[in-house]
Amino acid sequence: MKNQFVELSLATRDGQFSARYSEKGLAELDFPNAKAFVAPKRSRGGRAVKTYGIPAPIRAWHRTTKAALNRILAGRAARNVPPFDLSGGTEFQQAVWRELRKISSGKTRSYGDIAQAIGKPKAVRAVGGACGANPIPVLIPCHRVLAAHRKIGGFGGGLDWKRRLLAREGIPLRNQGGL
DNA sequence: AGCCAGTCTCGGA
DNA sequence: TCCGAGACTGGCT
Repeated sequence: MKNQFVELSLATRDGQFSARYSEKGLAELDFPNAKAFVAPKRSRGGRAVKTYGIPAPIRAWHRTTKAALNRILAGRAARNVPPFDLSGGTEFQQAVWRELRKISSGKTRSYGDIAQAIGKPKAVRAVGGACGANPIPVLIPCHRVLAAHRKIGGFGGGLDWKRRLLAREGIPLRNQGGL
């Protein structure tokens, strides 16, 4: 069965991320401390496999992923990204994720902007849901989506990560509570 | 600043 | 199939 995922770790200055690849490309990326490595998620019925005998294309994608991730963590734009396998998402979610990829480093959009861009101006709240379901955070820059008036909004990986990523890209935030 | 209704998607019962 | 819960917004108090 080709429904397997290759899971590889990614050491960065911010800890060990973990990436999962299908035969089509990078399918998921997890922040450090996600329990992924202890008990791999069986997403989409796929089966996590050990890192033995990894196909050459996946090794190449992984190198690309690593370089891209490290650049973004340093607040710079990624030069190249691996192919993404977003087939696990609904049409709506994929439309949102496609739109997120258009936000360049150092820029931000609001949930309302994204909703409008995909032709569903009133689906602002649903856009938030799709952002939260983003399987490849950082590379698909969900952290660059803010609520109206530059409020931080939320973040699946934890707000600290969102603030950190934004700060490194030089994006100012409006004060909110304990900041 | 806080509360509330409107709006749209998604996943579980 | 129905229903409740969201990483939202804009308006009102």
